[in-house]
Parts: sequence; C-alpha cells; structure tokens
Amino acid sequence: MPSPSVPTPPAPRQGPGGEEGTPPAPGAAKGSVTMAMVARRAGVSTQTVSNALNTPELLRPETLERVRRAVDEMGYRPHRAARSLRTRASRLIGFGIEPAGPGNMVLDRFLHALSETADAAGYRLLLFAAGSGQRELAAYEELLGEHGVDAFVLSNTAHGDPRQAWLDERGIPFVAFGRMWSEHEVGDWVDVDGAAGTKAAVDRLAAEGHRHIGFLGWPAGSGSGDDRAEGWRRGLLARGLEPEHRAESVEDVGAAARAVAPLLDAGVTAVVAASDTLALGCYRAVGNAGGTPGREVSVVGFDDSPVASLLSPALASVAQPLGDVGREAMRLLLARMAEPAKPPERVLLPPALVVRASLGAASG
Amino acid sequence: MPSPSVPTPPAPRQGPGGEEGTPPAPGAAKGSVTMAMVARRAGVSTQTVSNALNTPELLRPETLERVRRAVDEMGYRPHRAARSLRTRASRLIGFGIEPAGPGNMVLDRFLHALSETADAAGYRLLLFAAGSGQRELAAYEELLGEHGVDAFVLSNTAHGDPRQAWLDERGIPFVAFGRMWSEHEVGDWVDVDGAAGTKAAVDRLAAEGHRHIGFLGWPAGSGSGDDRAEGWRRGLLARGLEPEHRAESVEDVGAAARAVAPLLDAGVTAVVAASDTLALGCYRAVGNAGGTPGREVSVVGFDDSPVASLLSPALASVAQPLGDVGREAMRLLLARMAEPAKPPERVLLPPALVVRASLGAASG
DNA sequence: CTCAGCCATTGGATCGATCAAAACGACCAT
DNA sequence: ATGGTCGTTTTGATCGATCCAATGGCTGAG
Repeated sequence: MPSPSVPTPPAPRQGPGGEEGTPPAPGAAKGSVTMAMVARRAGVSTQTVSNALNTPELLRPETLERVRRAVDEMGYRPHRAARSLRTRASRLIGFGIEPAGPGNMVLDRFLHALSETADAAGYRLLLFAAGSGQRELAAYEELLGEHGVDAFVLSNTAHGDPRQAWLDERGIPFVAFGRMWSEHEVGDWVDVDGAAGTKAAVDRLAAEGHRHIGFLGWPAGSGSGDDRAEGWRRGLLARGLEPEHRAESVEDVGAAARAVAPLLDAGVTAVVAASDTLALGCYRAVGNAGGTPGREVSVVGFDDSPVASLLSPALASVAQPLGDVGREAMRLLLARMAEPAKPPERVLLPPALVVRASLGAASG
Repeated sequence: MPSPSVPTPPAPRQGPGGEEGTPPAPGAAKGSVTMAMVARRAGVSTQTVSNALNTPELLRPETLERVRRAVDEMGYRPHRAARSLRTRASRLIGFGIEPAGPGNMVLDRFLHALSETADAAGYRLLLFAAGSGQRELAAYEELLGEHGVDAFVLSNTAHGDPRQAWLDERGIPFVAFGRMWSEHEVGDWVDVDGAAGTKAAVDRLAAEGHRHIGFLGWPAGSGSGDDRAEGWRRGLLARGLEPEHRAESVEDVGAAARAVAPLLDAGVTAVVAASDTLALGCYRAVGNAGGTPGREVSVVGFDDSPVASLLSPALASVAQPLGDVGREAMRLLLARMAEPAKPPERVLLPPALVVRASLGAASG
C-alpha cells in the first residue's frame, strides 16, 4: 500500500462500496465499479444500465435519470475488455510508426491531431513498431487477431504499397496519409497538395516581379516530388512563362548546391525547391557565387522545417498542415467505419506558403 | 469424443470450419480461431491449451508439442479482450502526446524505440492526446478504468509535475522521460545527462586549444538548462579555467545573437550553447561582427536538430540518444511492473558530441 | 494387491458487458 | 371479463480465456 493518507479533498466520488447500507457487491475488490453495482444502486437490472448507456431512448425518462445519477455518483466506467469481448469491436485504431529516417517527415503534430480527433469519437490509437512490407502485414494480422483493432491509419505510403490492397481485401477500414501514386488507388486517403504549394510559391514570386523562376527537385519517379515539380510547371505556364530552368538533386545540401549552380548561371532570379534541404543547397550555391540569398536570388523551400525560420535570411517555405491532415484523416476513417461500403473519399489539403525574407522582389 | 481426426500435418492453415467432417465449432463465425477449436484439434481440453501457452512447464512434453502444432497450424492467437477480462491485465501502456510546441523536442525516435521494446515484451502503446494538468490526470483515470492500462510513460516532465505523485499514490507503474528537478523525486526515470554533454563539448574545445570558452544558456530556473550550464562550468573548473563568460537568452535566434555579443567582445574563442537555436544566434552574431563561425569562433549546439548538419559550416552539437532513452525507459518500466516494490531506479544517459566543422582549433 | 501420493489433465465457474427473447404491467378494444 | 398490443424492464445465454478445485492415471511403497 503506497499511501494510507490521501488528501481527501471534497471527495466527490467514493469507493465502490456505496454507503446506503448496500453490502459491498460480490466482486467489489479493487477500485473498479461494475455495471451490477450501478444497477443495484439505481434499483434496476444490469441490462437496464446497459440500455441507459447504449440505447437511452428505450428507457422511461425517469428511469434513465435515476440510472444516470447512479453512474455519475459511483464514477462508473464501462470496462472496454468486457464490452469488446461481447461486441467484437475494440474502438482501437492501429498505427505503425516507422523508424524515423531521413526522408520521413516529423509526425508528432500529425499524431497528436489524429489522437485528439479519435479521442473525441471514443477511439484510441494503438501504436506498434512497423517493420517493412511483410513484417508490417504480419503485425496487422496480430493486431487484428489479438486486440481486435477496428481500423488502421497508414503513413509513409509508397508506390507499390501492398498494405492498402491487403486491408481492402479483408474489408478492414483504413485511411492513408499519402496517395498511392498508382493507377488503381484503393481506399480513402488524405494528402497535401504539393503542386498547389509550389504553384502558390510561383504565383507569389511572379507577383514580386520574377520572370525567371527555376525548380530544384528530386530525381523523377517519386510521387510527391513529381507533384511538386508539376505545380511549378503549371504555375509558370499559367502566366505564359517557360518552365525551362529545372535541376535535380538527391536530398543533400552539397549535391543540391552543385545541381542548382547551372540554373543560377542561366540567370534565374528565384528558385523553388522541393524541400528545405534542397533550398539550403541554393543558399550555399548563391553564397559561393558571391551573392546573398534573398537579395539577388529568392528561394522558397518546402515543409517549413524548424530550420527555415532559423536561417538568415529566413527561408520562405511551403508548410504542410499536418494538424489538419491528422484531423481530416480521422474524419474519413470514422466515416468509413460508420459506412463501410461508401465510395472512397480522397482529400487534398492545400499547404500554406510561409513568406519570409528569402522571398524578395526581383532585383533586376 | 473430442477429435476423431487429429493428424492432418500438411494443412497449412485453413478456415475455422475445418473440412474433415468436423462440424463447424459452435461459435465458428468470422475468421477467429478460438482456444476451443485448438483444443479439439489437439485432442485436449481448453485448459491444457491455456497451460501450453502460459505455463508450458506443467505439460508433458509430448502433449505440449501436440498443442503447439495445433496452434501453429490453425494460426491461433489468444484474444486479448477475453484474457484481459479475466486477468485484469491489459498489456497496454499509456502514453500522452502533447501538442508539439516550440520547446518540446521531436519524439518520433523516442516513440519508435519505446514501442519496439514494448512489442518485444508483449506490450503495446496506447496513445492519447494529453491535455494539461488536471485534464491529463482525468485521462489517466479513464484509461485505467476503461482499458485497464497497466502502466504509463510520461514525457515533458516539469518542475512541480503532479503526475508522478498521482500515479505513485495509486501504485500504478510508470516511468518518466525527464527528471522532476525537485527534492522529492518519485518513481523511475530516464534522462539525458545534459551536464555530461556540455562538459564533453568543453573538453573537446579545450583539447583543440581553446582557453576562453563561453556559455550561452537559457535564463536560470529551467532544470535542464541549469544542468547544461553546470556541465560547462565543471568542465572549465576541471581544467583550471574560470567560468566567467556566460550569457543568457530566451529560445530565439535574434535574442541569442544579441545576448552573445558581449562574450565575443570579451574575446571568447568558443561558445557552448544550450540549444541549436541559441547556437544559431552565435552564428549570426559572429557573422555580424565580420567573422566566420568555425574559423574565428567555434560553436557547439545542443540537441543535434536537423538544422545542425545543414548549416554551413555544419554545426557541432550534442546529440541526445533518443532511441536509447526509449529503450531504457521501457526496460525500467517492465522491471517495475515485474517487481512493483523495488527501489526506484534512475538512469542518466550520456549524450554524444557530434563534431562538425563549427568546432575547430583555436586560431589565436 | 491395495492405497497413498503425485502428476497431468479436466470440468465448471468466472471476469463484465451485450444480445436475444421472455416477462411484466398498463392500457384499450372487444 | 377476456384478449391483444404496446412500451418497458428483466431473465438467461454468450463472448474467449483463465482461475480453482477436482478428477483421472500412474508410480512406488507397504
């Protein structure tokens, strides 16, 4: 017994024993209040208590009120394991976190929003360490069999991702953060409209007078990378400008600096980058060339990582609304669980351009 | 009577119905395999199957083997809800994620390590959106009552944190990431030895020939901030140097740059900062003074945020071993659950100094 | 050859909730 | 008075695994 002397403030809730001469219920060990205790207190059967909680419209208002009072007074909480044993629904949603790699973006905010929205609907997130491919599917199977997880949230979706099809075949609700970037999309998803982000950057740069706007992206083939490039292209074409200045680099500052140099030589006054890391490469390249980022050449990054605001000049960047993505994903998932057969729903969220010092007016 | 047809070795797993004339077991709906089905197949009672899984030493080797084979062939998984209803242990560990604020460090890696270690021991992490103070305690109560969570992991611990005491009073196992920084510590925790980190930075700088090493920290009063300052102080004293050059700033690049200027004027050749943001302030201040970080003045940051490696010159920084923290925390928690009354255990993990270009030899 | 002693194994009750169906009382029509 | 209907509440069974107490078979001692 840790602490025999508790503060005992106004003590709004009391032990299961009850005070009205009711002998402690048969299984009244621990601190748990069972439905039977509530029923006895309210003078009804356990089934009536169950109805009060799940189908209140069946009860006479007077009885309902009495049961509700008993529930409140005793601080009763339905036991999830017991309920889930009977109903075969756990109100648990599985989410596999990957080992944070270089490419994976930070998921803290996404996870928080996800969890918060789930909580509000009476669901909770069950975390598991995701392996890769087959190992992850095995984990799904385990979670389904042991915990009876009701649904899954996927992230870090890739091209030929097997997970969606696997879940879909078994009729298990799920939602993905990220498109599949494939012809046969399966299931609901939420994603950030990268193209809209780069297009917004182009629009803003054009409004600032820039006419020679380059793009520094990743090698073709990555879904989101190509998407971001496409936004830049469309932005230029919409204004009658030629999308000619384009370079590619892997996610590395040095490589990016080398890759972007030809663009600078060609006279671009602004560069839109597919990531903040690539944008940093632009900073370095401009610096090497004896210029100053933000003055001679405007730069816009992508992701609005913590780096962006710390740089000098501060880096303008396209921010992904991770909180919104989380909320929206959970909304889709809950809707899918409510109506499993409804047509798939896909949501593209617009990112926000965060304007900072690196985005300036065209000088020449 | 149980099983007229037992062997069937090659059958790699089949639907619960079985095909060999065995009428589908009573509750053989869905795709779930129950203990009763396994028992029938193995020709034993359900209790024996239970023993095979939980107390195998009670079974005759031959029986054990037979049961195990049946389990494998049928792909049986014990149903957590049913087990947990009976045993009152959920094998679930609660973790409240806070809304990612500016100060909160990124928890992805910590979470992954935590989850992975928990998985290996048969536990899973149950996420919930943590509110503040009272709201979080209410969430604890709910998780305990409804899900029968076995333990909690805390992070973002603060000075007068009420959570530890609350959990301790109720005898609920928990482990914290972070000390309480208070006289009466409660329970197990894991933390990163910030002092050791800054001391390592000082040692390395001194080895490079630096004699005037300043410290740029946060205003006194924050536990970890004071800790990091202390490491710097001890590092200098250990070498007979005076810890005289010290400045304070809030977590902001501009403010940091202003705060560190006097130190530079006073002639320090190196600065140890309490965070990467503060270190960036040093970069800016050195730049403003017409110098180059890494050449004239060495700088070491703290946390090894993604920024560090991207800067130019790359910022040396003290990296927190978040993966180790997660693993260690789970280890402590599992030990506590196994032996609730054991004396509290506290683990201080040494951070690693990541040497990069900003840490150079003393020029003067 | 019998019986205590010991082991592996079995049968039945149990955890706390929900489901299905029966029981109940009140009310109205016949 | 009898029967039917309706709305409300209760009874009994059930989910799947574990706990407890009891059974069965086997061995070795008397």
